[in-house]
Amino acid sequence: MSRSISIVVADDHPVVRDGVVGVLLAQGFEVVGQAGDGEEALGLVETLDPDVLVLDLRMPGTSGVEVIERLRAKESRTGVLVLTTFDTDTDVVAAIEAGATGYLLKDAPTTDLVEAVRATAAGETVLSPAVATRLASRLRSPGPSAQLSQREREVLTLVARGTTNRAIAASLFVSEATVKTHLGHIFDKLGVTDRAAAVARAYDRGILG
Amino acid sequence: MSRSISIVVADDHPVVRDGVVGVLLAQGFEVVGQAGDGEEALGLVETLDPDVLVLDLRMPGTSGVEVIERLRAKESRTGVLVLTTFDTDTDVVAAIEAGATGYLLKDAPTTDLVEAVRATAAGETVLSPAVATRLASRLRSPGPSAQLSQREREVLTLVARGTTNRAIAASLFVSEATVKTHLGHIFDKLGVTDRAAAVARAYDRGILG
DNA sequence: GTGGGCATCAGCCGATCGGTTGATGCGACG
DNA sequence: CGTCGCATCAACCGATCGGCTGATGCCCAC
Repeated sequence: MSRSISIVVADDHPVVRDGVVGVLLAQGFEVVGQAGDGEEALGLVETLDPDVLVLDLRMPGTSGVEVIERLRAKESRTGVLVLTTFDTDTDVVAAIEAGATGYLLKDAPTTDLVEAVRATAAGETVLSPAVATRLASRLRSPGPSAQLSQREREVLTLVARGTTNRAIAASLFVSEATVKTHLGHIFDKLGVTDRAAAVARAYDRGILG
Repeated sequence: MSRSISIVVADDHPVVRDGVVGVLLAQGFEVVGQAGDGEEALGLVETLDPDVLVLDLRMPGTSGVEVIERLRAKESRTGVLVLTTFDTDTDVVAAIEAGATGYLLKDAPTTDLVEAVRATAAGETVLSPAVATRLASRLRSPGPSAQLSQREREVLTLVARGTTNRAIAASLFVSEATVKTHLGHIFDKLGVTDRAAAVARAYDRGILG
């Protein structure tokens, strides 16, 4: 290779971070910094300007998605490789939309990680097979998916707490009829017919919890 | 130290596994084997008879809890240190009850991991602060907790799928009255008043999902 | 400038739910 | 042997939900 690829690794689990760093170092990459939360990651990327940021989505404080957005806003040249445990719809879609260069799951073999980092540095997009499948199915069938609106999420959150339609209406300062309309839309979007199933689907998709 | 502590590491995430192994090797421990699933872990522990098994609870196939139970059934001398991402009620309680020697979360600093392994090898019990808190609060307040019975979990699972009481009754070959009774008990145990909230609580506690 | 998504509201109605009370049988534990 | 948890069932009833039809206003995009 011509020049060593410089990398910052951001993950709130020390053990995982060590693992990633270890794998990358063994492959001759140059790990220039490590972060345990989003703010730290942003600071390191700004000052160190690495080729690649390996990023966990779920972190205390500033979320991974937010990190990506703020990097893109600053027009950083650093490629972002998301490396996370979860492959819920919302996580994947949000990360890609925010501008992640790649998305890998932690159950991927280390060789995949190494390849992904190389590709990310080159500006190529890499996706885990599971992630790619999820994205593809979403593009193919826009019917049973679709994102919930802000208002709908508010309603659903209250539903998950056992709040009654009437109480939700009071809580959101709208009429009960409006709440029922929102719920109907939520059911349609999630492909269910009652509030209990809606809550379950929301958890499965990472909308709640 | 007198003799090097022998360890088997079981985790389905290669990256995490590398991290743990790296940390342990750097500390002079002897990592004698690595497993990517439960069956493999059982096999390695049996043939290698290590001092400590570092175990992830969530793995494909044989679960971590099952691994612990089968090791205890075989009266293995190996101490089990659970190292996992989640600290849901059911996971923690199940692991401890199954006979885990220690329970650590992946967001623990590496020094804690090293200490925990040492303690586990010595047969001492180590718990993450968060885990300890959870256990303590459970012991203190037996009211708002309590485990769901097998039957109750079946009912709740169907509820989460949007199944109607009548349909649940048909599905389980019981009367609708029975289903309603079960649901009432579920509500009591989870501290909620309707099925939607019950589903949400179940997800939060790791009973579903 | 017209369509589409979103948020808001109304009224109606059958279906479903959740609470209550009470009862039986069974296995476990002391 | 009594008690306790679990699973099972019954009947009743008010409250709530979910579906339906239809309507208004807003903003954005094509």
